[in-house]
Amino acid sequence: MPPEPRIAAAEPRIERIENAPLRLQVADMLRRTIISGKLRPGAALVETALAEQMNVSRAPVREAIQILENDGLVETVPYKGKRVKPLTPREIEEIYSLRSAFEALAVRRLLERDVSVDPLWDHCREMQQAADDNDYDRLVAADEGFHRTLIRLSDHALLLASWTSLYLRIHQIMSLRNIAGADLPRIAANHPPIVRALEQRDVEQAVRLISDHTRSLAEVDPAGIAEGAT
Amino acid sequence: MPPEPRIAAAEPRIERIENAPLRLQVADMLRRTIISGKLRPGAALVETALAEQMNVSRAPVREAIQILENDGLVETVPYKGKRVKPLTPREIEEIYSLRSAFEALAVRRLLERDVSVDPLWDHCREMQQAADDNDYDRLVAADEGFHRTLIRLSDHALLLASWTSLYLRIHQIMSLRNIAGADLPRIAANHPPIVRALEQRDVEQAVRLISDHTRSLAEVDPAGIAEGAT
DNA sequence: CATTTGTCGATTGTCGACAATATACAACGT
DNA sequence: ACGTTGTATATTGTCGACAATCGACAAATG
Repeated sequence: MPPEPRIAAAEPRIERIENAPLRLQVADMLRRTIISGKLRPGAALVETALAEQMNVSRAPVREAIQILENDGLVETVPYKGKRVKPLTPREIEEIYSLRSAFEALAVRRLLERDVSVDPLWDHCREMQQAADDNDYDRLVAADEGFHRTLIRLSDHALLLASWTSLYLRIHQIMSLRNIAGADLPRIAANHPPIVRALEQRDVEQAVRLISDHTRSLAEVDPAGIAEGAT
Repeated sequence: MPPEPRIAAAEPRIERIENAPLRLQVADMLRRTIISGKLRPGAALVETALAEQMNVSRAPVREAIQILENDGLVETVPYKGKRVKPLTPREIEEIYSLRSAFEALAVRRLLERDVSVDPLWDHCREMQQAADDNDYDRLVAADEGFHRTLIRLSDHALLLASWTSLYLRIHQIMSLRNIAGADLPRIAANHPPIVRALEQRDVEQAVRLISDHTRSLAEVDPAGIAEGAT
């Protein structure tokens, strides 16, 4: 990290003011709303309405929606409208298969470079505790942390960006699912074997374990995701 | 394909008039300019200037630039400016490695589904002819056709979209490279073995051949891509 | 002379108004 | 009744003007 530019006069730490452009604030808010499932797939996004609700003009709303389009969360039909991208079972399958390929690439790279996978154990412990406490949200967060760290360790900026974008939709899918029957201990138990395979430099085994893990997630509630209006 | 809605009155085929929003026209034009190398990495994109040159207002230019940002061709620094994304050797390596992963996924999927790979032979023939004629552009086009078809056959819309986006940057890289020493016959010769491996359902062999092929492309002119001004 | 403060120019960010387009539905003629 | 044509409305698309921000340089200050 950069060595904090020195300030002559005032030593006491004043909070720095972050002034993000409106489009980013709007995009963040809409993104959160979508991936949390509060805006369901198929829901129409009307610029004027959103602009009024948020007390900004249409321009930043428009740009925010375009950002979400890049995230793959929204689709636009020219002159007709914008809506939260519908999620078909097929699309879900494709998302998970691509994720699997991303993580496989990460594993291969990571083992080629001989970096330590110790950071992954922290996430495993966190998951185990969350499972013990029956805390679904915390387990999900720890799971994401595990996989994100895996990608990070592979030292591939483009891969990390692509994975992050894809994971938004995975987050959305998880929010829309019926999570009643989730087997938390099993999910938590899935991960330590992955780390062990990595420590033994067993590429094929690690890739297979991850692939099985994501596949099992993909199969939960196969098609229980319909579209809804506002 | 849908069965052409019937028109009562006029039988003679009238060309349908396509009216794309300006932002798309502007985006297409800028995209072509960038991937053809006429706008080099690092070049600043000034909205007002572009708007004036193209005789439109800033709004569609702005949106077009945002589209290119999604393509990964442009980057924006809020309140400072937009420029063609610089291409570092590292980024080039990452792009090719991701491409390799995409095509590996396509191969696996394609073989799982037991589809015919015959369409690939057409592209092989085209490449061979282009190599014989020493026609670089035609060879490149045929090469892209080969790989795009490979992805298509895997029947994975999201993968196709991701690959297409990534390939834009590959196109850009190829335009910026010094192509003096390209060995056309070798490039053409690289592909038939891939098809043969696919026909024999040899996943690992096919993946390895493709991986080697893209790696060899990644290594041409390792760092001869600097940034330039307008 | 070094440091801080003010000012300027360039560029992006935001706004409100208007134009273009698509859809649904009513009006009309046959 | 039927198909065609016009019209109304909702929404996005485009525009020109103005505000906010940044970086650099000049000016003031000690």
